[in-house]
Amino acid sequence: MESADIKKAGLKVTLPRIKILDIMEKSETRHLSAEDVYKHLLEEGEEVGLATVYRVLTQFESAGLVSRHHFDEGHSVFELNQGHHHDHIVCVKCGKVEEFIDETIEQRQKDIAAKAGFEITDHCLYIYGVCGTCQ
Amino acid sequence: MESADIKKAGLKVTLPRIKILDIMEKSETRHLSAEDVYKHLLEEGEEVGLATVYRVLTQFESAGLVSRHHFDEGHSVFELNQGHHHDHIVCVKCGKVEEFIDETIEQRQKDIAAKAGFEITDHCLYIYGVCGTCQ
DNA sequence: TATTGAAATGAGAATCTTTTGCATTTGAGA
DNA sequence: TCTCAAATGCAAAAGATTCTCATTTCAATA
Ligand SMILES: [Mn+2]
Ligand SMILES: [Mn+2]
Ligand SMILES: [Zn+2]
Ligand SMILES: [Zn+2]
Repeated sequence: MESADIKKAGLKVTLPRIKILDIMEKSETRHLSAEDVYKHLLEEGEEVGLATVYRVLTQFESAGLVSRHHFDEGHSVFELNQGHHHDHIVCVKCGKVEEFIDETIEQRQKDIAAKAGFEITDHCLYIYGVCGTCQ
Repeated sequence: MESADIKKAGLKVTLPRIKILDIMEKSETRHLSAEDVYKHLLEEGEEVGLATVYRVLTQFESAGLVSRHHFDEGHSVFELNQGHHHDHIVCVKCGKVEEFIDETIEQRQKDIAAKAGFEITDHCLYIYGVCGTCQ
């Protein structure tokens, strides 16, 4: 149940937050922009302002409920966290996104950061290409 | 000489293009936003419009003269190409950027794309962290 | 060197995404 | 049920980038 996740995140359980989480859970597309979420809300006849969508998504991100990505489009996309980190390969033609994780790459990144004297906080790897369907 | 690069890129050699390339060549910072370039131009008393800076940087990018990056700030940064690809590690405190290349990671990416049936067009890996100075 | 026209530019308006201010509403505890 | 801080909706604002269009400039040609 959604409200449990919201409460667990230390956020007040409000209608807009429940609805937004609900939209993301039942979306066929895992990676949604704020505008996408807003449109889905409108389609379902929900009265939630776009500003609230942005605010809530940002709060969900801080709470670790969602992740934010920048797929070289002009806007952020959000996805529900599943507990495990992963990276993305994006089709530049149709926008399809596939997810992957490669432990070798993860380890090399740690080595590189250590060598550079950095304490890693985060990282992202985006591979862009043309998917099988679009070739 | 700069104008040679511009001509080689198939672009008309104009004063704004020469000046912008010149700014980027002599900048102590390799990674500059359009606004940064524009400010440097103003400092040197050059009369180039911000719209032109954006247009020219985009053209330089298409021509392969510069690369564009998105370091999780709200704007693009540009750098002069040096012929070889590299990735970036960025300090989230002071903004310092270090460059690296890791052939193992490069190869794994190719393998991942092949397995997913994608033809790679590009990729970027950003590691975010706190640099030695900022810790 | 002067002429000429297409390409490039500057200034500001427009667009797009995201954030903010503020009056009003709402959820959670008393 | 009462209370009030937190949350929301709406509109305005902000920040980055693009577009429009009148004017200027490069580069080819006479
Ligand atoms: Mn994902
Ligand atoms: Mn670089
Ligand atoms: Zn595709
Ligand atoms: Zn630093």
